[in-house]
Amino acid sequence: MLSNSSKYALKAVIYLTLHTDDTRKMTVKEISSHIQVPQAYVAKLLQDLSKRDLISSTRGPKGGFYVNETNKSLPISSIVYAVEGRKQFSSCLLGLEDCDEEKPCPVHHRIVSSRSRFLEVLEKTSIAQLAGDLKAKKAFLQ
Amino acid sequence: MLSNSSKYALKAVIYLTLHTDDTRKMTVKEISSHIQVPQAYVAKLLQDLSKRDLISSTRGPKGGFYVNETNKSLPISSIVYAVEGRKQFSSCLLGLEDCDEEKPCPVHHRIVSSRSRFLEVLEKTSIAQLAGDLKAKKAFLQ
DNA sequence: TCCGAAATATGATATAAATCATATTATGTA
DNA sequence: TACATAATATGATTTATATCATATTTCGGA
Repeated sequence: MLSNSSKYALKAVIYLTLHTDDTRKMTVKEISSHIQVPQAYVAKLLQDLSKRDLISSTRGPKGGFYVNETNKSLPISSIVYAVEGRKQFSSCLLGLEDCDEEKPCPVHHRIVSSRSRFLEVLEKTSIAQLAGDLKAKKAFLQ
Repeated sequence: MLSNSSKYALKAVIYLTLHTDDTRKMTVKEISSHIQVPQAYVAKLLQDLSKRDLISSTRGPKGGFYVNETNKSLPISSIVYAVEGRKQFSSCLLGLEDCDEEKPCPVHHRIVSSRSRFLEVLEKTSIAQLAGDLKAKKAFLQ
């Protein structure tokens, strides 16, 4: 459903949302140890997210990654799409080039509703909302 | 959502359902040209499906691949699961090992319904049903 | 019974995703 | 200003997926 990279990125960003802000940053080492994802791997992912302004970072001592208020309010789809693109989420389940409502593949109508519900969740749920569930102990990261 | 292999396999099996039965077989060459998938690739996929008795085949002249009545009534999930396994379809969206109703990850409850609807379609729709839509011109393969 | 047509078995290659490693740059602090 | 700490840039390696190639086995028909 999601690539490993997306999963790792989401876990990292959620973790950052719980534990950082403009005044509290966190190093890759800390993050990776807490979410149990290889350090070099999560570093690459976070660097990319930072370059795209989906999270924030500062270099040097006392530096690290963090999320600001703007970052927190982004939908989880922004992370997923940044990491693995959006194509696979909208393309035909059978891979047909011009499958649509008018000329549907045989599975199209059968899965269109569940798929759009899924995408709606990705696009309408913010990182902050997920973090909120964690804070309220309604959900867990491990 | 689905791997290329699954897409190819489904297309091939659907095509076979439309054009073959115990008395009408079809060679890999014919199949691959009709569904525009590389011949050697679809050959490997079909051989595997045949070994698992999800489709049928006979060797030698006048031989080929085909689907019998039992094959046709299989759910599309059987093809997908044979080709790429079922794990990814049931595992946690964030990849958490022990995410479930009691100890959900922060996305679990938000996607559980759309995901199970999706799986329900895979598991309750037969190949024959898809082929039926094609015959009735309610759907198209290209 | 021999030949050719077909799947089967097996493995090689190519491409993409995942993972690891390191030299470079920026910055706070002594 | 020098040093240590952190991200950044870059690329190498590994693993999985996709793709290609071919020798072997099976079997119908001449």
